[in-house]
Order: sequence, then C-alpha cells, then structure tokens
Amino acid sequence: MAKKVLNRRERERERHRAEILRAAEEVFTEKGFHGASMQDIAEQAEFAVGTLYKFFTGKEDLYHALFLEKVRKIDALVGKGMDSETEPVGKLKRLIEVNLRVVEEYKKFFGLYLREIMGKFPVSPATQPQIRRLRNQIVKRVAEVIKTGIKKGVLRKADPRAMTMVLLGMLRGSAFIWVEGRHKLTLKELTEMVKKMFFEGALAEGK
Amino acid sequence: MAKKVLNRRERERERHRAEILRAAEEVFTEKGFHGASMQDIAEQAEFAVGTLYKFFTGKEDLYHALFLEKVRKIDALVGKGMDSETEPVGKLKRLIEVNLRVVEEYKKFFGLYLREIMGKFPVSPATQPQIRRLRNQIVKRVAEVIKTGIKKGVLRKADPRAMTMVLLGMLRGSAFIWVEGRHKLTLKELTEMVKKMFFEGALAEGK
DNA sequence: TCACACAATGAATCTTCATTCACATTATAC
DNA sequence: GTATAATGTGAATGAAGATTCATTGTGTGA
Repeated sequence: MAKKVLNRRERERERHRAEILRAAEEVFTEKGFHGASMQDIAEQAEFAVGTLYKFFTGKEDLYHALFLEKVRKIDALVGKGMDSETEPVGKLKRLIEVNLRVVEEYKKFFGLYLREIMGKFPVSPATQPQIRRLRNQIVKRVAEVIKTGIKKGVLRKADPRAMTMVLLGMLRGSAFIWVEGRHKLTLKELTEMVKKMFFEGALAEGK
Repeated sequence: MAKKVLNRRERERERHRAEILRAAEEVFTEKGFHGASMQDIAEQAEFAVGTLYKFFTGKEDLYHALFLEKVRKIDALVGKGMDSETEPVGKLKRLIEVNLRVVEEYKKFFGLYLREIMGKFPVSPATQPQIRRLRNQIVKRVAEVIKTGIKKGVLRKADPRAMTMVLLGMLRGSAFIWVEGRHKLTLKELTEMVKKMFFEGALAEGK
C-alpha cells in the first residue's frame, strides 16, 4: 500500500511539473526570456513563485527544460518523416514537408527556437550545446541522404555539405519569413515552392 | 544636404558620439543587449557612464542608433549592387553575391541583426518598425525583379512572392548556418552553391 | 483522531543595473 | 585673467525581479 500512495504522489508531482512547463511555454513564447518574470509564470500556472523552485532550480533551468522537451519532439518528428521514405529524393521531400508542418504546429514556439539555435547569447549556457548536438544529427543525416542521391545520379554533382547547408538554410529562412508575417501564402503553397525551387531551381525550362 | 560646417567643439562632440557607438557595437555584439551593461560600454569607450547619457537618452536609444546606422549601410550596399546590373537574372545574382559578402563584412553584427529583424521581442519598440520598413523596400524590389524575369520568360512561371520568400529565406538561412560555424566552406563556394541551387535546383540534368 | 512528512505559499531579501545629478574639469569668450 | 558655458564624472538612487525560507496547509498511515 505504501508504494501505491507514493505512486500517486509521484504522478501528482509529475503533473504539476508538466503544468508549470506548459505555463512557462505560454509566457516565454509570449514575452521572450527576458520579458517573462517568474511571477508571470507562477500566475499562469496557478502556483506561488516559491513552488516553481521546488521543481526547477531557477528561471534558466526552467527554460532549459522546456527547450529540450520541445526540441526532442520536433527532431523525432523530422526523423520519423525521413524514415518513412526509402529513396533520397523522397526522403528530402518528406524533410521539407515535415519541417514546414512542424513550423505551423509549433508556430509560437518557433520564434524562441530560432533565436536560441541561431544566435550566440544562449539564454542558458547548457542549452545550446545540447540542442546543437541534436541538430547535428539531423544535418549529418541530410548530408548522408544527399550524398547517396548524388552517387545514384539523381542529384547534381556538387559538394553535399554545401547542398545540405543551402537546403536547411532555405527551410529555416523561408519558415522564418513565413512566421514573420504578412503572407497571403498558405504553408502548403510555400512547401510546394520550396520543393520546386530546391529540386528544379528558378530558371525557366531550357534556359 | 550641405553638411553644416562644424566648429571644433561640434566636431569633437561628433567624434565622441561615434566612439561611443563603436564601443556599443563591440559590447553588444559580444554580449547581446541584455548581457551588456552601460558600465561595460562606458569602460570600452573610456568614458564615464554619465557621459553616455549626454549623447543618448538611454540604453535602448543607444542600441537603436547603432542599429539604424548599420542597417542603412547594409541596405545601401545591397541596393547599389542590384543597380549595377540591368537584366533580372544578373540583378538576382548580384543580390546573392552582395548579400553574402555583407555577411562576411558584418559577421559580428549579423547575430544581432537577425535576432532583431526576425523575432518578436524587439529590444527597442522603435527599432523594429523602422528596420522593417527598410527591409520591405528590398523585398518589394526583389519581387519586382522576379516578376520581370517571369514576364521575360527567363524565370519559371510561379508566384513571384513565394519565389522571393524562398530566395531571401535561402540567403538568410544559409548565411546563418555559415556564420554559425564549423564550415570548411569558403564564402565564395557558398555563394556559388546558392546561385546554382537557386537558379538550377538540385536535380541532376535531365531528371 | 493524531502526528508527520511533504507540498505550497508569498512576503522579505538580495542582486543587478539603468538612470540621475551635484560636482569637477576643461574650453571659450570677453 | 576671470567669467561663463559646455563637458565629463561616478557615487548615490531606485526599480525590477530572481531567489529564499519561515510559515501554513494537506493528505496519509497508525
């Protein structure tokens, strides 16, 4: 019986932790790291400030935890997407689709995400290296796929690293511009455009 | 715009202002807006804190001034680059070249720049709209060039807005990835790759 | 029912700066 | 040379907000 009681407690605790993370996501995505106060987050979570410190050692730690949780989820989605195809071109198409779909799903979080992976000044020193490591796995995978595509003769002969850089840059950049705003474009249209441009380029046929 | 002739005092003052801006650039690019203190900047500039306030109304104002100065310079370069060509494809090529060259020249500043134009949470509320306005001019110009290219039949028939988005995204994103890091690629190689990819795509000939 | 472990609370504390301002220094005018 | 104006100074101020901790509340097992 003692064990069951403990379980209950533990589950409760876990739920509270998750609630705090949800609140933190809300507030951080709304106001950014520096604009968000622990007060804000506590209120959003309907806990007292002190309580947050029972779960996380501080503001940075909370941010860090939120970040890892999200990035893991995103990377898993992207990875699974690529797994679902066998041929290089198919894999790359899925990469583009999933990437942009994720952007939509995590639209609010995306602003934070990009600032963190892109800039220096990581909010928490521990966050960036971990995220980088996760990201590097994706980069390597994409480069590998492109290399295979070249070997098979379906992709143009060029430095795979550079192609990877351009492709990922294209995804990141256009997603950003899309999130930014005033677009009448649907995400679907953007996805199609990115695919077309990446594979076939901007020049008219035969030019 | 006859620049008013400045007497000794006024010139001195102008020089001091510029020195403070230089120091601010140093410190902000090093530590980011929130990581930089007025103390830091003052020390770097070899002035007392109080002095900074004789030139700028506050930290935000200083940041804002620095930003505008830089962005104006960058945009002028890009604009001039495009002016130097007459044909759409030539203009776009110049756009790519100049853009990436600027990235190299302003490498340190670039991190700040992107965070500011990209994210919400602008550091100073006044900065973002102004920068956006400047940026929009470039976007419009590029879209116009692309539209002309399509009309002339040298670019594929597609939504010019979307193409613009992808092209600018590609530039921004790949520049970022380049700045980020561990690249063996020279900027020249990256530039070539972006051009090739944008115009011709990734697929092998005849595929 | 009681006692006890654990969870939650939030006012009080501690830190970190941005900003100010009374004063000192220097340059210019007369 | 003295008066006046402009510049520069940096210790003192105040505000914001992260963190702590003494206290209060609650569910659990006897």
